[in-house]
Amino acid sequence: MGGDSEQACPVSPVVDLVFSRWTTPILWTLNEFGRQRFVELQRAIGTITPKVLTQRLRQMERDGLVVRTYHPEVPPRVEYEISDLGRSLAPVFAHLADWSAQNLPKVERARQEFDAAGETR
Amino acid sequence: MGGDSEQACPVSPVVDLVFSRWTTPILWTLNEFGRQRFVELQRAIGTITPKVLTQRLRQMERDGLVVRTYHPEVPPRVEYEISDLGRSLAPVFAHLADWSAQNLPKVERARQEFDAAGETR
DNA sequence: CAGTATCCTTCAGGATACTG
DNA sequence: CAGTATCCTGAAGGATACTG
Repeated sequence: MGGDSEQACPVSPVVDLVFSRWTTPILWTLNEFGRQRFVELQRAIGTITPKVLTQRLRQMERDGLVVRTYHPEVPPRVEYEISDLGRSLAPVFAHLADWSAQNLPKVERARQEFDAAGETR
Repeated sequence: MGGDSEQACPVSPVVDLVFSRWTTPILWTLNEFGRQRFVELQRAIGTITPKVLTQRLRQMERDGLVVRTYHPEVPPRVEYEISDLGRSLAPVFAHLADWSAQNLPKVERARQEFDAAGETR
């Protein structure tokens, strides 16, 4: 990550930060459904294992995108919420969702044409 | 890719498409500097090997993001350029670059604080 | 509940060499 | 020049089991 190549491209750093595996669904879930406990989050995401979820959450906490709150009770309760910094990504996500809605069908068509052209060989 | 989890998150599909490794610098280079030959592109990116560059370009051509033009000459000449669909991502990229400029410093500070807090244990 | 601790697999991506 | 063909490695991520 962060090779010389991406130095020139101003988008690459934020890609490493925000669009690495699992960060998008985690951020989106926290933004959409608010504060979540660990297990709630795990169930919301659906297929992520506790180990990997912990890794991502730690990284995102370190990056200041999520806030972890530990309640020393029995049984223990931990809550994760999106930070202001994380929330500042919401317009970016909305922009991407817009692009998606308008252009993903075009991508699908392009793929079909490409594959069809390949058949002819 | 494209597990059940990301189904709920409307951003995930476009992430797989646009923000997988190397696609960002490639798109950015083509958008910024216009039509490029294979070797020019390789040099512009800096560290990518021909094999991987070919893989990414094929994928992006299939997805309709770049256009490949083959000139049957000796020696052969191939040019890549960004498509209209690819160009439609420019505002998204600009948006990300803006976010980056405003918020990456905050991320850096968050990391330092997090690491400093860890030292205290 | 909220994680850790291990073990294991896979596969994207790099190194290198070769071709039409 | 514009790729292909192989070989290979590392590191992310999954499966599983265990703990305070």
